[in-house]
Amino acid sequence: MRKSTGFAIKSFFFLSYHTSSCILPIPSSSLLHEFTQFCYQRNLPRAMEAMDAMHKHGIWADSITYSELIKCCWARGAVEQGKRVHKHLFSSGHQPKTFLINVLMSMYVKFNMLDDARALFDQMPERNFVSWTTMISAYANAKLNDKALEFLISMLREGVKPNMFTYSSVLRACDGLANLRQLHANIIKSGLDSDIYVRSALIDIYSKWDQSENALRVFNEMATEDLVVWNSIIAGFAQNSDGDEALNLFKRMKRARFLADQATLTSVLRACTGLALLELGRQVHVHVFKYDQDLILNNALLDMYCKCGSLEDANTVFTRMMVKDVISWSTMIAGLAQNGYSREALRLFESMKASGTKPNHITILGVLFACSHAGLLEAGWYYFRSMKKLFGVDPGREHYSCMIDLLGRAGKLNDAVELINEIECGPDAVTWRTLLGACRVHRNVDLAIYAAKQILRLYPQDAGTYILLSNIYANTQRWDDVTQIRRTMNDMGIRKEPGCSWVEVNKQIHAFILGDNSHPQLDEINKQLNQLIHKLKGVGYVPDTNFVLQDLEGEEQREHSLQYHSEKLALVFGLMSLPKEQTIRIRKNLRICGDCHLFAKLVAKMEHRIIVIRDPIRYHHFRDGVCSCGDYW
DNA sequence: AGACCGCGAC
Repeated sequence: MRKSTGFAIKSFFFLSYHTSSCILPIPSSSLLHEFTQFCYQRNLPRAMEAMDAMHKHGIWADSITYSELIKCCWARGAVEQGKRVHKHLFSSGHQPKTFLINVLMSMYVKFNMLDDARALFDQMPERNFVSWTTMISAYANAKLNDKALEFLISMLREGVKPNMFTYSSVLRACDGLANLRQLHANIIKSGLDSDIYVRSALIDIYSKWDQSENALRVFNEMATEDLVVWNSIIAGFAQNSDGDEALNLFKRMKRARFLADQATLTSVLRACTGLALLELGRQVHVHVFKYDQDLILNNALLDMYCKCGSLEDANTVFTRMMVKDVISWSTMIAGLAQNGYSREALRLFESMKASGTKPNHITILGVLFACSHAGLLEAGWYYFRSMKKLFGVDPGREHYSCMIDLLGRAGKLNDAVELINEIECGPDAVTWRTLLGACRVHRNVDLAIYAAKQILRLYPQDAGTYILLSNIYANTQRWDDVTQIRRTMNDMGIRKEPGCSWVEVNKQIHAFILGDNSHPQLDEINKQLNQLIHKLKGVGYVPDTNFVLQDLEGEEQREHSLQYHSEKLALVFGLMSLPKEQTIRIRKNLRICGDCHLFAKLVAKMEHRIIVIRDPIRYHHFRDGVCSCGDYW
């Protein structure tokens, strides 16, 4: 319907030209003049009508005017009109200038019509560096890395010199270190490494390849400082889970009198998230108000509050967000589930569907995790088996691992093993670790040993798994095997990472490391810890020495070694330093041991405190003598 | 023709 109306108007318009030209021929220059005016006024409908009229008269305008029209098409997403301009430009054997074809190509790229852009590129009699760069950046943006690199090589082969635009694009498509080194060398040779876009692209890609040192080197060579280049290096460290360094650089940036923008704040929040720095995160939140409805920044804020264990704050942010996307919902769903609010997570998933946002594979993962956490076996199976049909997401390894966790919790180890055999692309270390966790809780020694061996086959340097395996052997009196593990670890130079816990008090981070006596209040902490243990034993606390490495003789000594676990020190320090109503939040580098878990539960009950301990895998909210993890981890 | 920022199971 709409189409025919448009046609009527168009014909009418043309008719008016036609009739008037019968009486008084309109010189082509006046048609051109009108067309040009409409193009520069960005009046797309009138410009298109004028173009059609010109087409009938076989009149062509100049390239600059057409490029204005094309830009107008892409700014409005007018695909059909754009195609009509394309057709007009090539009609009657006309050959537009290279410049104009480049503009047309960019238009198709903006419309995500890469094949059309490519077809134009292939037909071009002459290609300049813009033509090449347009295609390379299009492929890089579409993550068609091979194509982008292939085009760069052809470009060089044809003797066309890449410029800073080319390199900043192609760097994003670089998917190997060897390629990257080669490119970097070329960039330096051509002197383009001083371009700030190229520099930030270099920092970005080195960071993505986990080459922080090289990223920092490129950063430090910067002569004129630039906010985006600062943002790139801060983001690089924040993403490589080196939050400390990211925050240091942020401080340096502020000293250099740069004002943080959305991108800076997002990365700083990510650093806070990784380090579980709730108070610092809250300070950043104050600066975020300036960018009230910035989606990316709000999502980062949401994640920070979830990962720092403050669901109240996360909820406030979530409610205030006017626009939410799949990431906002997924963050909140996973955050709720991880902090022990599985049913709320599943309810939120229903709201998400009602809101019309399409869940992706990460959303589903959060949903399955929520089911696993709440022990909802049937719901878990339902979502798992119907995810493809309901949401168009094929179950990946990660979804299988979640189901294995769910089955493991329910004690259905055989079903878990069966499910592992079902995984199309085969199990990975996470799969086996999940099974190992289940074996540990349900004390299935043989299966645990099997799972641990699978992990070590994939990661022969994994200290944690050796320790676990050695403990399993020790607990079943297989001393020869214990000795064998020790020897392997020695031979391979594998050391147990010392346990470390961090607690935030008055915006200061206090670190407690096993075997490190540098904390100024350590004597007082130990005194209070002894008193607390004594008090707890009075109400039936029995230290669980199952988790102690077996090189210690005698129960008393083994108990003693438990006492110095870093989370106990951090917890006691939190009790000493924080007001009673304030939650004690601790982050750990290693997974919490059974004894510390029991200890935290009892302390929470006896001292009427809320304690949150985040280990690398799970969140533990202790309140009233129970933990949100349901004692499964 | 261009850069930096947000969600995932153990």
